[in-house]
Amino acid sequence: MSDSPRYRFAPSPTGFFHVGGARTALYNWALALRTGGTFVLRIEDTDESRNSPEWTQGIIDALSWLGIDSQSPRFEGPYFQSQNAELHIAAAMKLHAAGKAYWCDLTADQIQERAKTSGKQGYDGYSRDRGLAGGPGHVLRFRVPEGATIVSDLVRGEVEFANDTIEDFVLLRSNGSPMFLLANVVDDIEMRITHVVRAEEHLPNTPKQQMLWEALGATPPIWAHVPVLVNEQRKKLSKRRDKVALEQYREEGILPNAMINYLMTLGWAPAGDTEIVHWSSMVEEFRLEDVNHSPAFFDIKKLSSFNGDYIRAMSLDEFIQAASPVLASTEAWPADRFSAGVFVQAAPLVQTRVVTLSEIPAMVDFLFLENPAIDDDAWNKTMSADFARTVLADFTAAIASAEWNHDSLKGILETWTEANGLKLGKTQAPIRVAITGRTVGPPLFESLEILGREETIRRLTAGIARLG
RNA sequence: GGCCCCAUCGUCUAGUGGCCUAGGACACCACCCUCUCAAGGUGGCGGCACGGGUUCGAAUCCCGUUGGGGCUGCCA
Repeated sequence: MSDSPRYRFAPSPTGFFHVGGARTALYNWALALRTGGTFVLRIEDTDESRNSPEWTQGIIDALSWLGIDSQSPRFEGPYFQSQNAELHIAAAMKLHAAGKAYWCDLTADQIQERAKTSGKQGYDGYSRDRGLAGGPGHVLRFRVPEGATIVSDLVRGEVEFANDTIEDFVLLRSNGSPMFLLANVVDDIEMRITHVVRAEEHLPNTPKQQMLWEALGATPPIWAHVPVLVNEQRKKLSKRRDKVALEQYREEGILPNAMINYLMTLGWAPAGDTEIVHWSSMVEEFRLEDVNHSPAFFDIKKLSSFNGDYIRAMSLDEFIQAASPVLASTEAWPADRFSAGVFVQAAPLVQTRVVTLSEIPAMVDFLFLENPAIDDDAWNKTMSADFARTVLADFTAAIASAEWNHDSLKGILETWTEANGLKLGKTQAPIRVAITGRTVGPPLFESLEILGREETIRRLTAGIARLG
């Protein structure tokens, strides 16, 4: 039991959940599931960042949306880094006692000044042998040993860093609080983490962390640095310019399964000719050794395509259920005009026509609006046909006593269309615009059937009147 | 600047020395189907960054060049 792998996901609470973090979490989760290991969640709140409970809840909720269930026996946490500060400081003191760390009183300005005069960048180890004591204004620095550090990485292979390119980094700030590098390592040791799977941006930190593991007398974990997610400019996805909040995609009607599937394929591909695969087979197949080495573009178009596939793969009942929150919260129509029964009838017509859930209201709004807005371009384009007035009038008259189903209604228009030597594609247009206000939408005759005879005739009559 | 990583269609990828005339997916285009729009079907466009090696044979191995990216904080 004690030798089963322990993975971890260690986000910092920033108020939203980054899609890059989502992918990292998913990789860790898949690995924990397949290996019978554990997924440890640790909130890295070391910064003075307010200890905001709702942000933590946001992380838990986002993970849960991704299928990472905090109630699962494979799940452990959340732990809070800030609560381990004493442990971090104790570890730092242990390093100091062993001569592996030392106090330094240089300020950032002084370091910069020394660097300028020496022509070298960064901190030069000035206080290494000054034997300073701790105290206000003094930071504790790690004494980087001579030699080289080889990081053995499951996706990168062996990466060698010359230690003389690594400066004596800070362990404890001048106010005594522990830095990320230290806290991260101490927590990982404490939590018996065996595999550190994270984004490649952390690779340059890894030799430092590995030295800390060793200096603290622990065996370093297995490292794996997965490629970063980038935007179309091939820059790391950033909160500032890119749409990175998982919550936003959720709100826009992206299905969790589509997001999970898509995220998993960014840097990795399941076997076979299709990328749309069930989570269970991804868990079965996913290997860090197979993860690609280059940055992956987060392509919303492809995500949307996956989402469309997942929407179409749902049963009708599942689709209706998935749509219900969107229908309930939309402002596309007054809430009291909505009818679940009507939507159920329209649902099969909508399911193949939307890529995200949020597109649903615009597709069915004409069913719930008393007077749907008529698009001017649509109106002008279709009503300028010389047959527009007569088709509206004749169709309106003919359906007054027709059998009320889509086949019957279609038959009526077809008869009229043939008699006038036209095409159904042309003659349905004025009717569609008069009914829905648009040139595109769900199949017309089914829509009329759902709308009902009375309302259909009312709108057609209004359309004729509008023609003047 | 320094350190490190990376390099297959526009994009995500398959490919681990001969099965490659480089496969799939997204996007795009065309056609079919069709009451609009979708969905679906069929087909098409399009790539191993470049230069040297190694080898009987290289997208696959090595070196270099070029080009991208990450890191370079008393942030995480």
